[in-house]
Amino acid sequence: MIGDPTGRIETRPLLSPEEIERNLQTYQEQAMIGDPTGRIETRPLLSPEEIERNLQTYQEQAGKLLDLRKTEFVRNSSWLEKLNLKEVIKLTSSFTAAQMLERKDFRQRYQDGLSPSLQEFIYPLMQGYDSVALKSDVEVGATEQKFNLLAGRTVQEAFGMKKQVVITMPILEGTDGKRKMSKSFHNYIGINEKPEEIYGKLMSIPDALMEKYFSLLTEFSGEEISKLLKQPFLAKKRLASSIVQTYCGKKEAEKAEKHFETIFQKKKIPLKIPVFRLKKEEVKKGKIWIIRLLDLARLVSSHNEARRLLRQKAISLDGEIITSPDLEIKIKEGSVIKVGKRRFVKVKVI
RNA sequence: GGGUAGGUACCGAAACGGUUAAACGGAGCAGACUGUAAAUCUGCCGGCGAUUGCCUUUGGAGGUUCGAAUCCUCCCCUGCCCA
Repeated sequence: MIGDPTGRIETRPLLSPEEIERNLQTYQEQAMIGDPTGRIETRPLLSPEEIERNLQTYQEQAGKLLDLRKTEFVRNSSWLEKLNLKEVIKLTSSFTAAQMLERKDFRQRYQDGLSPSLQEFIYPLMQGYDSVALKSDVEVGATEQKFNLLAGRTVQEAFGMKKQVVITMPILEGTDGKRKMSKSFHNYIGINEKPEEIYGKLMSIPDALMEKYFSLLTEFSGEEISKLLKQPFLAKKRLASSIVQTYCGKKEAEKAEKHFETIFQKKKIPLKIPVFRLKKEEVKKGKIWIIRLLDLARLVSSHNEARRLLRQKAISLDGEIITSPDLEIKIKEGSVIKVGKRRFVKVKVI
């Protein structure tokens, strides 16, 4: 199996081909994971160190789903770099220009008068060659990768190999419900985020997306899903907890659910609140300027933002809404500051 | 290399030489309503210990001007067209 560490993967979108990969593993198949982001545009070149670092985070995250003992990570540079001109020619001759233009986004841009660069044509070829080098039997990817996945078959054939099986799966929309889940769209749920975060983000997806999430990310049957969907709120909670369970375990899922219920349903203060250590020197006569405090606790990115939030009644101290930007607040050990609906900090003077 | 159109805040996109920290839309944030959903409404959306004040911004560097995102020069970058 290969990942794509050039993609600067810090956080893997929730569920991707790994899910299928996990199932394949059960059958001891050798499979390959292609670039799931489907970016064709030129990527910034990364240093080998960066790639290794990305690979490592990738492994950690993949490990949440895959049995790493049965998983081998390989670097396609180890064969792509050795390609000589003869082989490159052979690769390129396995495709005609017309075939390349069959790819929807190429064709689209071509028609729009924006011709794809030749470099972009190389990409599917290289990915196809990966399949040759790996002698892959199965390659999994999102539907947007279909062309590249199929290119693997073509290339394998050109190299006299048995053609791989290709499995595609639908693209998962992100939390905005519109665009595909992607880090660059800020609509993703990271597989390695805190359980409460994952749970919370899942609760915030549009209802219309629930069914897809259920079918792609959980193992509920179609029948169970449609039954669940009759009660949207409960269904969503079920969805959230079952996904958190998959990635973080049962205990965490329960905690996350409780956390959610406490904060949003009961509107109470959560049990676990991050502690902000306030230096003694900052406190004068037991008091500190509210904006200074918010700033120090990094609850705001600027004093202006603090003022804004104050004006908008978004900040409270121990349950009392504060609006005055000039307030010198009396600081007590264990005071809880709340910003917006979901950001809490407990103050500890040190 | 030649021609041409451009480079404005997170993104898209406006802006007679003054009333422009810069319209508008999207994203985002906050509040109301709620199921942290959708829809809707309201406000905010450069910085500053700041009631009408100051500072830094419209690719970069200079210049003209009382005054420039807006005019001039040079440079850098990008798209398209031609070779």
